[in-house]
Amino acid sequence: MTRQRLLTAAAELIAELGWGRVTTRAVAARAGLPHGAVSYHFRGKQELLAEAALRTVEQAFPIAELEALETMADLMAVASAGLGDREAIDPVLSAVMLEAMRESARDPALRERIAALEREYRRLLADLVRAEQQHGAVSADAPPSALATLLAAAADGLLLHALLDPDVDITEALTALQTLLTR
Amino acid sequence: MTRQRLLTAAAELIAELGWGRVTTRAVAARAGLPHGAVSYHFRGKQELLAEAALRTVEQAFPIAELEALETMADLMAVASAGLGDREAIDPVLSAVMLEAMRESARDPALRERIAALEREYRRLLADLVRAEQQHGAVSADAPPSALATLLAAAADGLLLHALLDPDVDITEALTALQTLLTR
Amino acid sequence: MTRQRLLTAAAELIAELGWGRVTTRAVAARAGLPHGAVSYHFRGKQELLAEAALRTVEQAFPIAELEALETMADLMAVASAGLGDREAIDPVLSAVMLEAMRESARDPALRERIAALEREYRRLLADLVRAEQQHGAVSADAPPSALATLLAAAADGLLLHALLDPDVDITEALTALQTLLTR
Amino acid sequence: MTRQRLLTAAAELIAELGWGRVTTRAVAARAGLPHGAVSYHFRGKQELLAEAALRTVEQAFPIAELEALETMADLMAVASAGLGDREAIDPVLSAVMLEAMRESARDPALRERIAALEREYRRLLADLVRAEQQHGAVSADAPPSALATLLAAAADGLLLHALLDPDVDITEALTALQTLLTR
DNA sequence: TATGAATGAGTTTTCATTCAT
DNA sequence: GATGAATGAAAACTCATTCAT
Repeated sequence: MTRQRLLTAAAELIAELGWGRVTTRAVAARAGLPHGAVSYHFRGKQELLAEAALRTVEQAFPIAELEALETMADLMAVASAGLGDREAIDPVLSAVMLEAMRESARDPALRERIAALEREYRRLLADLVRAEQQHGAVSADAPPSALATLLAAAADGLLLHALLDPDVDITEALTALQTLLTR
Repeated sequence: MTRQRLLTAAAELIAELGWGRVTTRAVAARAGLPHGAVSYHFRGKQELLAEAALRTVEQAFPIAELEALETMADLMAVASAGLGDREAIDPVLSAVMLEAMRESARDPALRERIAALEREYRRLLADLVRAEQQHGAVSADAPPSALATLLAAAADGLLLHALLDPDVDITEALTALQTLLTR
Repeated sequence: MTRQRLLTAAAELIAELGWGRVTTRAVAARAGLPHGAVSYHFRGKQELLAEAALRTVEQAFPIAELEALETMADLMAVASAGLGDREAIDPVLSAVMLEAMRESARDPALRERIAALEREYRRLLADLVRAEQQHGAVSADAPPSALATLLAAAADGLLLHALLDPDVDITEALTALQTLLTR
Repeated sequence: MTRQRLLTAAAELIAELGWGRVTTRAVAARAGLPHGAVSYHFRGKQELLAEAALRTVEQAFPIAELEALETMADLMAVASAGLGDREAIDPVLSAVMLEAMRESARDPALRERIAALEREYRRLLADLVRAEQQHGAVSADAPPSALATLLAAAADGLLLHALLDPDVDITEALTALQTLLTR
C-alpha cells in the first residue's frame, strides 16, 4: 500500500516535472508519507522512478486486452478512444511513457524492459495486421512487421505532438491512417 | 564564438544526459570554457538550454531546403537519408528534438517556439501532399492536413523508437509508409 | 541544541561582519557544524539571521525583569551597568541590536517584530516615568511618552556612539541625563 | 561629474539595500554609466562606498553652518526641521549615516573619519551648551561635554527609531529634551 | 518496521576585479 | 581616457543518501 502510493506519486511527478527533476522528498510529500519511506521501500531514486514508469506503461498497454482484439477496426476504436478525443488522453500515462523512452537512453536496465514491452506490442500489432491482410481488410503491399512498426511509431508520434500542440488534429490523422491501411 | 561553443556543448549534453540533468558546470567544461562564461553569456540555465535546443532543431529542419522538395519521392529520399540508415541518424539532433518536445510541457516559451516550427513543418508537408494528390501520385482519400500530421508523427515516432531499440527496422517501416501513400 | 548553536554563531557573526556580510557557510563553520545544517534547520539565510537577532534582542531586554524596576534610579543603575562601564557593553548584543534595526528597513517581518519590542520597551519606560513623576522624582514638565521615547533613543544613540568611538564618555552622559530628569 | 554621479548612486543604494548588499554593477546602472566606470574611477568597491558615505554625512552636518548657531533655540529649530517633521527626514542621508556608523566597526579608515566628524560635531555642541549655560539658558548642573554627548546620541537614536517605526513621535521627544535642558 | 535528523556533494547564480581593446 | 568581455571565487540553496533511534 505504501509502496503503491509512492509509485503513483512518482509517476505523477515524472509527468509533471520531467524525470530528471523529480526529487524523492517531493514524491514522499505527494504521497503524504514521511520522506524516509522512499529509502525504506526502494533502493534509491532511480529504482523508484523506473518501477513507477514501468508499472504505468504496462498499465497503458494491457497486453492481455490487446490480445483480444480481432480486427483493425477494433484497434482503431481503441486508438481513437485513447488518442482521438483529446480529453481522453491520460496526461500522466502519456507523459510518463515518453519520459521513460527518453530515460531509457541513459538507463540500460530500463531500456531493456521498455524495449521488451514495445517488441511485444509490435508483435501483437503484426499478428493483427497479418490476420487482417489474409481477410483482405488491410493492404497486403507491405509486410506485417513493417506496418506494425509504422503503427506503433505513428501512435507514439501522435501522442508526442498532441502533448506539444493542442491544435493538432489527431482524429483526422488517425482516420487518414485507417483509410490508407484499409485502402 | 564563445556563445556558439556553449550552445553546441549544451546541445550535446541535452542529448547525452537529458534536459533535466544538464548542469551549467558540465556545459562550460565540455566547451572548454570557464564556468562563469555561462552566466555571462546567458541569463540562466534555461535560456541557454532553450536556445541550444531551438538552434539544433531549426538546423535539423531547414525550412528553405524543405520548400525545395517537389515530390513525395524526394521527401522519402530525405527521410530515408535521415532515418532509414541508422548510421545516418544524428544522435544529438534527434535526442535534442525529443527532449525539447518533452521540456515544452514545462516551459511555455519553448513550447510556443517548438510548436511554431512543427506547424511550419506540417504546412510544408501538407503543401507537398496536396500537389502530389493533384498529380495522382498520392492517395486522395485523405485530406492533405491529415496526411501531413500523420507523416510528421510517424517520423518523430520512428525516431523515438529507433533511439530506444536498435533492432527496430526503420527502413521497412518507411518503405511501407511510402507504399501506403502512393499506392 | 544544533539550532541553538547555529543561532548563537549567527548572532556573533552579525555583530562581527554586519548583517549583509554574514554567510551561511561562515555560520556553520563558527558553530562547528556541517554546512548543510543551516538549510536543514532554517528555511533560508534570512530566517536564520532574523531569528538569531530577535532572540538576542529579546534576551537583551528582558521585559519581565524590566517590569520589576520601580524607580528611575533603578533604571539608571541598570543602564549604567549595561552602558556606563565600557567593559560591560556586550559587543554582540549591542551590535546585533543596531544591525537588526537597520535590517528592519529591508525586511518588513523583522521590522514588525523589532518595532513591537521597542514599543513594549517604551511603554515600560513611560509607566516608570509616570510613576516617578507622581512621586515627584522626575520632572513633570514633559509627558511620560515623550520622555520614554527620549530615553530609549538616548540609550540606543549612546550605544551607537560607544561602538563607534572608544573615547566617548558614556558615563558622564548618562549622569547628565539623570540630572536633567530628576532635575 | 562621472565620479559624482557614481557617488550619488552609491549613497542611494547604501540607503536602500544596506552597505553589504550594494554591488558595483548596481551602482553603475543606477548612475546610468557603464560598469567599467566604477573600476576606472575608484580603486575598489569599498573606496567608492566609503567616499560616498563620507560625502553624504559631511553634507548632512555642515560644520560651517552649525558654527553659526548661537542659541539652544536655534539648534532645536534646526533639529526639528531635520527630525521633527517626518517628511523632512532625508531617508538617504539618515540611512547612510547609520550604515556608515555600523560599517565603521569593520573599516578602521572609515571609522576614523566618521569618528572625527562626530568629535567635531560634539565639540560644536559643547561650545554652544557652554555659552548657553553662561547665559543661564541651559541647566548648568551637567558639564557641557556630557550634554553634548547626550544631545548627539539622542539625535542619532531618534533617527534610528524614526526609521524603524513610523509611529514614534519624534516631535514630542525633541520638545521634552528642550524642556529638560532649558528648564 | 519505520522515521526523520543529519550530512556533504553538487547546483545555479552573483559579483568584484582584471585586462585587452 | 574609457569600456565591457571575461574570469573564478564564493554565495545560497537542493537533495539523495545514511543512520541512530
